Amino acid sequence: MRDLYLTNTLTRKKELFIPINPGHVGMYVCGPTVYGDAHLGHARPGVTYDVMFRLLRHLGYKVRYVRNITDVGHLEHDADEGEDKIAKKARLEQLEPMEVVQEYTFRYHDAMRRLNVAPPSIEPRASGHIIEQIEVVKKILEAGFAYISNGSVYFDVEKYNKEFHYGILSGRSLDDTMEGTRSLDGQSDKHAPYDFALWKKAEPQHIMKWPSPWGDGFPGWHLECSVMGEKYLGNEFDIHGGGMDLMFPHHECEIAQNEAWRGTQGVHYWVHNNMVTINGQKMGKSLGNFITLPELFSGEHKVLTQAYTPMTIRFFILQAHYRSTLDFSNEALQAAEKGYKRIMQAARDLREIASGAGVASPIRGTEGHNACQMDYNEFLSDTAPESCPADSEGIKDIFTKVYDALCDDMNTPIALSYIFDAVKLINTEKEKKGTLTKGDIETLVRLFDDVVYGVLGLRDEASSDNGKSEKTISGLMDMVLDERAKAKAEKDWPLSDSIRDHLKALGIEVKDTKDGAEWTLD
RNA sequence: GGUGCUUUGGCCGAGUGGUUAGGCACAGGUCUGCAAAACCUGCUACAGCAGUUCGAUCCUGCUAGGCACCUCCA
Repeated sequence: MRDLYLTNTLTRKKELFIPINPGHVGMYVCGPTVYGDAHLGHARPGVTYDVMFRLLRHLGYKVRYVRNITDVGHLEHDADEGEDKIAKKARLEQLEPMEVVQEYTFRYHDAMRRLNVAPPSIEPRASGHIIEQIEVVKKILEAGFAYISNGSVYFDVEKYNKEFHYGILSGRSLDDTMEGTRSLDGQSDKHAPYDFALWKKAEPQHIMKWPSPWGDGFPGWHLECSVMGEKYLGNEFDIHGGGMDLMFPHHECEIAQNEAWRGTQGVHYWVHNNMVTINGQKMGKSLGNFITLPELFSGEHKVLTQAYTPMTIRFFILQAHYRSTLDFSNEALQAAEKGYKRIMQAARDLREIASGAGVASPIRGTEGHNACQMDYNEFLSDTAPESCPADSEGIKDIFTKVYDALCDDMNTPIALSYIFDAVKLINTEKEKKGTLTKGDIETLVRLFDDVVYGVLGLRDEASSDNGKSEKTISGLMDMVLDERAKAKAEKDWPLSDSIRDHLKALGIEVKDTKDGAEWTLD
């Protein structure tokens, strides 16, 4: 199996990935709080950890990928004053909280499906694990790292910090935290401002509440990930991912809870993706400067000059390293759109070349996609090959470099740069046949199948979702282009151009090549 | 105030102690009825200052700007 390196936030270094159980990977990623539409900022971890999931599987690991849905416990503003985000939305829209959860969970899934993000192995909800969370609160109390105050239970950070290091992940000391923590207005039930809630007492009018040994209430936000991670992945597991903004306090608190309750930090590799920015500023719900995914797909937002397809978004994200900030702009998205289309066109040409050369070319990604059914086989049919059948040194090199890049902390921009080298070779072969051997073509087909479609998860949006309508359209196109070819043969340029213009208006672009006319559907 | 990150060519965005990242845009060329695509060629940058070094965009220090976290946030 190839060596994989990942940047571990705990050490701030690239480390060789060694799983706890050989051949198996347990991976947990913080999912969305479902009180509004997913935005571009959610697409980033969605795609990033999807690529990680796909890459690990492609490298031959059996992966259990857990990504939660937060549907309770996530408060706004300060934990003492804030209102539960879901409950607030429900109050404003006069809905049952679970109606809010249902709607936005569905919409989140839909956006992820369009981005070709594979469903995780398990998608647990906080509200489905209240009993487990209560049990853990009890254990933390027993261990002496929490205290009860006015019906709520808080984690005793100072006490914990005497034995362990609170701040180990975010690289700060409790002194730093103390200095930076805003003083509260004195009404707090907490002993210290940096203590965080494990269980919150619910006011009588509160809808989302459950009975507990400390009275009716609801679990603290940080608790759910600790509890569900342990439940589905065990006492210790391999990878925990999430946005960099979750590093402190969310993930720091998870570590503290884990130590307090099960005597281990619980996670071996912490992986954090960076933020999407707009005009250099973080895109976020709290800042109100976000663009939702439905808006992006439809183009209906004041800062958008056009609509962008899901694959354009995916490619845009892939073109930057996951640990760098990624700045949104129409110009950058348009550049991504063109680059993406260029790769897809080459993929189609490669299929032609392969069938001409008698190379089997399943080339996935062109067939109809339906993530509603969990069709992992779409990207799991192969494990990463150790050798490639290419004859030309150039193609061998591309093949090697692509895998090297992916295994070097998931460097997708570098991998893509070598894919573009492959695109150039395919285009050259199309111009002048015979530059590639059969082995070369086989290697390229594999590269597109396994990497472009499989690991990077791109798919061809231009190809029809429906085999039958595709057949009909292609039959019609043959007919129309045949007529146009006749017009051209008679040098009837007005007619041939008019046909081309009409088709263009329908979103069909016609290109004349030496071998006759070609067309692509936008 | 504390902690950490960052500053790359017209734009996006990798990376490295000495050699062309890549994409998009732009200019010229080939091809073509025209167009598009493709291919070829050109555009060679690393905030500023000082230091280490045979040599720094890449190491060190300082200066300036930007960002993130410290409160909910992917």
